[in-house]
Amino acid sequence: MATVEEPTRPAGRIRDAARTKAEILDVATQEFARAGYTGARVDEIAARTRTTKRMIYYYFGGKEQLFTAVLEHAYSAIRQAEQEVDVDHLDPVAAIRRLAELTFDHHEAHPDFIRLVAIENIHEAEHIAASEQLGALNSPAIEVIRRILDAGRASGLFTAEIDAVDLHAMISSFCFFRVSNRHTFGALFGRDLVAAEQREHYRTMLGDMVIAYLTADRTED
Amino acid sequence: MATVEEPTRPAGRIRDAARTKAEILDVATQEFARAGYTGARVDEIAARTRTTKRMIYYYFGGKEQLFTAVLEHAYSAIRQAEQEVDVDHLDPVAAIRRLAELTFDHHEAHPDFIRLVAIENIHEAEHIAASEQLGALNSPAIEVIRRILDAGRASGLFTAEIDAVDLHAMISSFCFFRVSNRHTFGALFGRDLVAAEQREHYRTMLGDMVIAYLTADRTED
DNA sequence: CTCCTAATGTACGAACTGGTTCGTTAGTAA
DNA sequence: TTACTAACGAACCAGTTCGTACATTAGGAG
Repeated sequence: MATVEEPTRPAGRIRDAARTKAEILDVATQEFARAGYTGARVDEIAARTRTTKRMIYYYFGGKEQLFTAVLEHAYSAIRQAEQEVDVDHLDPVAAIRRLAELTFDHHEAHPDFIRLVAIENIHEAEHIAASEQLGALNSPAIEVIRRILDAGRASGLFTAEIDAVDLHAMISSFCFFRVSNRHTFGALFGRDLVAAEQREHYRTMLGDMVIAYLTADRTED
Repeated sequence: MATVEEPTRPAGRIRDAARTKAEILDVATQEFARAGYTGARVDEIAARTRTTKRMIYYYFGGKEQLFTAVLEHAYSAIRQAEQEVDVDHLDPVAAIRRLAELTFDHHEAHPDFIRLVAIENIHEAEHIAASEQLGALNSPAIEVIRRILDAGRASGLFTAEIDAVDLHAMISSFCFFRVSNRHTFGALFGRDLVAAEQREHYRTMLGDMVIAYLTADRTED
C-alpha cells in the first residue's frame, strides 16, 4: 500500500513495464479497499494511474485477476513481516505477548489490508482459491507460535491444550475485529476501538487475555 | 432472515401492503448479504419478489434506504434475542460463560447478519449513521454484562478491571471473526472454523478464555 | 540504420443498472 | 352504487461499466 516512488530516470519515464504494472497494482489496492470488489471501478483505477485502462487488461487480464493480484501482493507483504519476527530469545510468556503485540500493531498499521480480507470473505475467498500462489505457502506466524507453545508447555508454564492455528485465530480475531468493525461498533456503542488514546489499553488487554488463557490454573477441572 | 410465510387468506393475496413490504425486506436481506451493497441488484431483488421494482421505490425510496431498512430489521432481531437472555439466577462465572455461549450461538445461527455487518463496515457504517432508529437504542447485552461484572467483582471472583463494552468487544470479536473470516482462514490455514465437529471445541475455548481473563491471578503484578 | 515486437493510447460499444413515467385496479368510505 | 385513493405493474430512460478493436510508437536486436 506504499505509494510507488518516482522512476530512477525522471526523463525517460515512458516504456517502463515493471513500473506501469506496479503502479496499477498500487492504485488498484487502494480502490478495491475503498469500494469493495464490485464497487471498485476499473475506469477509476485507470484514471488514477499514469497509464490507461488498456494496460490493466494487457497486464492482468481483467478485473477479477487484478483483484487476485492485489490480494497476492498484500498477503506477501504480511508474510514477509511475519518472517522477520524474532522472539526466540524471549521466555514463552514474553514471546507470546510480543507476538500478540506485533499482530496487533500490524493490523492497526494496515487497515487497507484488513478491508481487502473482509471483502474477500464477502466473496467467499474465491480469488484466493483461484490463486496458485496463495493456496500453497502458509503463514510463518504459525510456525513461530508452534515453537513458543512447545517451549511454554515443556516448562510447565502453559496449561492450555490449544494448538498453534487456534491460538492464531484467537489473537487475530481480536486484532481484526477492532479494525474491521470499528465503524459499526463505534456507531452502536459510542466507543472508538482504534482511538489513539485507547491503543495501549487494548494492546495490553489482548496480551493479558492470551496469557491468562494459556497459563490459567486448571487444577480445579 | 426467516422467509415470510403465506398470507392468512390464500385466495385474496392481492393488495396486501404489509406483506409486500415484508417480502421485499426479506428478499433484500438475502440479496444484500449474498452480494454486498454495491453487488446487490435492485432488479434481482424485485425479480425474486412477487411484486415489481416499482414497489421497492414506492415503499423504501431507493437502494440506499432499502439497505438501511434491512439493517434496522436485522439489528432489531438480535436486540430482541438479547432481551430474552436470563442469567440473573446464575453465579457470575456461570453467567458470563452462558452469555458468551449465547453470543457464540447467535453468530453461528445468523451468518447473513454477520455478512451484513461486515458489508456495512466496508461502507463505514454510513447507513447506521443515517438511521434514526439504530443510533438511539443501545444493546441490552451491555446492561446484562454490566450487572454480571458488578456481581463478579463484588464477590471477589473477577479481578480484571475491564468494562462492559470492552468485554462485549472481546466476546464478539471471536464469535464474529469465526464466522466472517471462515473463508479466507480456511483457504489459508486449512481449518474450517465453523465445522460442526469443531463447534463445541470453539465454544468451550471462548468461555475458557473469557473466564481466564476475568479471574486471572493478578497478585504478581 | 532498419526492423520487429513489447508496450501503449484512443475510441467505442453492448449490456447493465438505478430510478422514473404513466397508466391501471382493488378495496373501501359515503 | 359511486367515487376516491392506496397499491400496483409495464415499459422506458439516461448514465454507467467492463471489456475490446484498432492504431501507434519506443527501443533494442541484427
